[in-house]
Amino acid sequence: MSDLRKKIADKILPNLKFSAEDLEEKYPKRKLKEGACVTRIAPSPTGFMHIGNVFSAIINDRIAHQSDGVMFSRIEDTDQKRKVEGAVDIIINFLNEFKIDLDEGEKKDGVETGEYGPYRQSERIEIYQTFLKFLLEKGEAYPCFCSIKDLEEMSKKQEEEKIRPGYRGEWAVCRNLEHEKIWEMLNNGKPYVIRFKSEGNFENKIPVKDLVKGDRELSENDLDIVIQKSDGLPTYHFAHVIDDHLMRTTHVLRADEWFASLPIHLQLFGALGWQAPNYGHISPIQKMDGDSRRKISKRHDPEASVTYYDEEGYPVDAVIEYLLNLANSDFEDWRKENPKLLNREFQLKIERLSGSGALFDFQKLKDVSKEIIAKMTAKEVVEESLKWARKYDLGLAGQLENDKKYSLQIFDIERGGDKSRKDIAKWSDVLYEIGYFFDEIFDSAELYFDKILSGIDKDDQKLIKDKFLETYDEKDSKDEW
RNA sequence: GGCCCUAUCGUCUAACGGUUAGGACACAUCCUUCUCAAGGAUGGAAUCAGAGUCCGAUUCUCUGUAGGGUCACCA
Repeated sequence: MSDLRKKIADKILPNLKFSAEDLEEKYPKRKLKEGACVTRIAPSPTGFMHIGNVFSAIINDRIAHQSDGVMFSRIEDTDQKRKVEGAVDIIINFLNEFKIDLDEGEKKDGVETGEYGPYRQSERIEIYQTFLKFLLEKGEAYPCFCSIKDLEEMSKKQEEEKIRPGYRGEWAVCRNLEHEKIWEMLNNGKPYVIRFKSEGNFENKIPVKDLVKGDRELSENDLDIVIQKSDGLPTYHFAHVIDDHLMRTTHVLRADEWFASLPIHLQLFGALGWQAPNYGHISPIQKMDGDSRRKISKRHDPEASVTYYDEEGYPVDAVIEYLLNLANSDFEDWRKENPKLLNREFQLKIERLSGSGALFDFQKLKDVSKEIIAKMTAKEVVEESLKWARKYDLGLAGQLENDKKYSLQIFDIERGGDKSRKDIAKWSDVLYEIGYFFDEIFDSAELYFDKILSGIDKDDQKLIKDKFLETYDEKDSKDEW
């Protein structure tokens, strides 16, 4: 009987290069000082960087480095359908732009640093297979030949009978297949996935420790979850457990949506005989939608994408400091006391993260941004706004470049000291704020009326404009004016 | 629907079981002012509801309500 089980495991995964022991040895426990945290960010290359990814990256970065630990990135590219060409570069660029201090992982041009790689899941298949075979041999995993259609029918039936849905217990038809039957189907080339054989009982509560939420209880997992898909790639759950074990992650700080699957992960760590890392689940950033709030979503909200902040021209540090403040609200007090320190010096505390999702507040972002820009020198402001304008507003860029000395003087007005002017929150404001210094822009700038008289309807705007022009004389002295 | 999480000014939040419930943003008023800003001063503004424990509850317990998350061969 168990001979056949071994034969099946060999059939499914022949010729493996390593044993589990090899891998344990290849990726030894890290030699770090007591209390050092190893954290990671694990983005999927979908071509889209969510502001929540940046939030999470900043938190992971700070927690690792303020404890003299290590932070790495791992590309989670096991979903072939969502994979987008060039997406890894997009991720790397944004991590760089937001000054995320990566010690290990993929850097520019596909080059990796670090001893715990490869750092792309698609290149770690053999590692996953090693442990998959281990579970298969132990009888804690099994091939499942159910088709998508079979599964749909099952959940439909479960719904009709008002039973908690899922591939579980007696519903898990493949879990008790005769070995002979499995052998036969395998030889017939029938497609299959590998499932984990769960011994969990949903009625049992297990205590979980969450660095953000505190001590909580969750139900044991009783679902036979898929750990390897029919394309041979692992699912998130399986890859996470193996990767974070072998990469010796000590603190998994990830999005809140994973909290519910914690029992699955704990169960897998147990089955593999490993100690689970510490977990902390970060609540999503939300926004107001009508009179209810919801997670900022990439489909509906432009501000979900990090590119939005670049387009609008928010300085990177403004976004970072805003997010830091969202993470730990005492950041702003610290900032007030330490106006000159780098925000990296701030000691972030995971337990001070909010347990519920925070609403993204643009007003506050703008304020943070104004403070940051007010602290810049005129030279920096010219450079930064020019950098933005070259990308998004060539007309403005031309004017700024035309007479750099003049530009410098404009931005030098009332700049510096405690009462430095705070009129610019983002580089796209520059046009409105200083456009009138440039005749070419000003003359053609109908947009000023829209801006200054916003909230007033078009007809009234015209009326005000006409009345003004009636009495306006360019030659008036300032007193007459 | 099951399970889980969360609940303090409009927003982000602070408060060993004992505070006139604090701060920041936003808002309002006033001052300053050749414009726009900036700055200064002042102000309004909150413990979801109901029970219980306690001398005392924003804090602990229960119930309700509301919002969020999750229930894939996606991560």
